[in-house]
Amino acid sequence: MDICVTTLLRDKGFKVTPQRLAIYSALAATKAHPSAEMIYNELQPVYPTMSLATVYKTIEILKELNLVQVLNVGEDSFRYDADTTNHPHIRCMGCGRVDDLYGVDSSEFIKQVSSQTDYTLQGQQFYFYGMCPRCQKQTAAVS
Amino acid sequence: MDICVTTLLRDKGFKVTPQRLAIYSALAATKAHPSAEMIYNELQPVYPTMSLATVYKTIEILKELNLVQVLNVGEDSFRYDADTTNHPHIRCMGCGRVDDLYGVDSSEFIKQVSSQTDYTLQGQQFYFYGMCPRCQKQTAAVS
DNA sequence: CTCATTGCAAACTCTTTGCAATAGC
DNA sequence: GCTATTGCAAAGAGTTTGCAATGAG
Repeated sequence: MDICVTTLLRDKGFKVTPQRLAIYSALAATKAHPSAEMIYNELQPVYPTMSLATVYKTIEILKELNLVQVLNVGEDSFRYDADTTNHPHIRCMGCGRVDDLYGVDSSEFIKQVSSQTDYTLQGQQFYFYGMCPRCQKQTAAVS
Repeated sequence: MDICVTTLLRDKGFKVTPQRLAIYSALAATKAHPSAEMIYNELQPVYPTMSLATVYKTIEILKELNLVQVLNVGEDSFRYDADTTNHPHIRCMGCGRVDDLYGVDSSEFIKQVSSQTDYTLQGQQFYFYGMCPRCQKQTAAVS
């Protein structure tokens, strides 16, 4: 997988640096959809001198290479996902965690929209909001 | 409609001010899904002394009264919609305009997600991205 | 008359940019 | 060695907050 990133970077004329590999690896290894700061904090122990700016600059390149997609779940900051397939996301209103939603077929819905609008469709993002199992329990316990 | 806002504000113990009415009216009168700054600019001629801070504070209250919903179309700023029914939105990648998508039935899709996830669903936002008719023509003309 | 609200400015958060030092190739 | 990249600090954008003056009830 890192080989792949290395090749992709080189092919596009980008240099391969340990920072870039680390940032992509961190993203590819998690399902938590971290923000730039979360990635920065996670890499802090291993790369103590790395700056937030480098995280942002690298994400910019990864976007260009189609290695990450950007999520806008309604927070102040963006979140990033190394899984670039088109799948819906759900955010817990209690703890703020963001999960993937697999196993849902949106093609019928997209087809409907496509036939309804005079836009030419290029992509879509589906966000759901609710309570994750853990927060449901906590809420129940309080009341 | 303004009567309604007036009543709603009073009922919740908020004072009714010309600024608040103007901001809500501006939102209710447009389908452009303006950002706070767009609202501010639009009201500038009529309320030259009104500040951006007032726009933000008022939107906060309107959210509380369920008179507006917040959109996150992937820009740096939030956009607001006085139509609080649950409908998808589409953003033009060319000019940045945001339109409503009516006449699509998402209930089947939502039901699918609901049965697939162990979250309790509270809401959702569907964003589509593409090219509006006007931008399609311009792109065609250029190439 | 009282207290919420306004409008200004300053603060804050997230992200981007400029630039000298550094490190890929 | 050349040039892209890093890391720092400073700048920018969007939003929020503090506070004295104002205005709604």
